[in-house]
Amino acid sequence: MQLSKTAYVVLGMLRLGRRTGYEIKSLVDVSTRFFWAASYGQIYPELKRLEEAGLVTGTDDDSHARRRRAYDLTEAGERALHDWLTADAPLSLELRHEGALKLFFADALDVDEQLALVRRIRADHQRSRDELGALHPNPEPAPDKRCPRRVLEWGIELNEFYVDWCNRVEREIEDERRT
Amino acid sequence: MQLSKTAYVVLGMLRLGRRTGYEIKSLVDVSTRFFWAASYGQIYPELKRLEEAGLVTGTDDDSHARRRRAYDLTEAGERALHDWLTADAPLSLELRHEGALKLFFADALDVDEQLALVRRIRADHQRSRDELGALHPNPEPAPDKRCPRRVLEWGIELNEFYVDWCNRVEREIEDERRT
DNA sequence: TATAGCATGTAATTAGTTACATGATTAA
DNA sequence: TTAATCATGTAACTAATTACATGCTATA
Repeated sequence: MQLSKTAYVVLGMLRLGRRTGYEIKSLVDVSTRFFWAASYGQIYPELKRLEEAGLVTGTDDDSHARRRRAYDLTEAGERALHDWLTADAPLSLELRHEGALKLFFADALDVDEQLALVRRIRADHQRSRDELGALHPNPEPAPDKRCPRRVLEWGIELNEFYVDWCNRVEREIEDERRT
Repeated sequence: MQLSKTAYVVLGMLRLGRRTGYEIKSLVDVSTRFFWAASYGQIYPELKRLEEAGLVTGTDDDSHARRRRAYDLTEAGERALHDWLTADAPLSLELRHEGALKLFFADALDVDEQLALVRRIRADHQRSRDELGALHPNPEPAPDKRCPRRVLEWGIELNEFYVDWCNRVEREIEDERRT
């Protein structure tokens, strides 16, 4: 039985402690979303599947006022997570960047339109960068909890790279006009 | 009638000249694939739809030995492409980076496993970088054909950023061991 | 003569989003 | 009392991949 990548998002989030589907989704939205998004339509059915497979256990949790079903990682689940993390299968990588796509075809545009496009792309990445920056935790995390922050910093720097690249392209296009 | 993003890949490729579905796919595989992939299962049905919508015209081409159906962009198609390129709808952006996802959960790994992971991610991006580098055209393209090359350079630098980032993380993890 | 490349297409499957439906609790 | 947040789920839809089926032509 092979799991989807999104199943590992669920397992990974549960490794941090008991969580409801709702909590997992909230966590995803402020962390992995930038390199691995997931919707309720994936998370709830996935929790059901993982429970059937014995990788998580659900408990009807009455300690809270609202009805909720919280999940824990089982030992088999922990093993499955670790196996995936250390597997040597090729790492999937997919990007769908509409801005880059438009820029690719931008020879169909005049210089002003090209400039408008590259500025829009830059603004988007600037916004992403700021969003991620706002999530950055001030207190240095414990040594055994450094990884999420590390990847957050990657996201910040990645968007800074994009912004920087847009700046350079903007200048290039402006120079072209004078040619 | 609103078109999918992949429809614009087809329109954009046809703007460069008459092409068959097979040729479009070949072009995609050496260019947009890195930020917008497309398979035969998308391209052939998309060509049919675009023809019905009057944005492209297909011609049974007998100038070649093999049977083939080549497509041209119509004026309506050219307009649709231009409208999309200059539209102010939000630019979609999606990334699914399994390496980053694993790194996010890598607190579950010991130091050696973490190092192995970050090295695999780096190797993948190094390979991507080299692949893209091999595609880089030596001769300076004509002024009205600069955009594809510009985006190719973006892909190269993006992968160089990833490699560089992996190097820094590798050093960080190595430093941690001595702590 | 066999293999690589040209060429077209579909069916089945998987993945994922969006919209909808429901309802409780808490804080303003 | 009302809006925000917590909470769970499903149905319909869209997008995209993969595998399969077919068959021709050029070249080694």
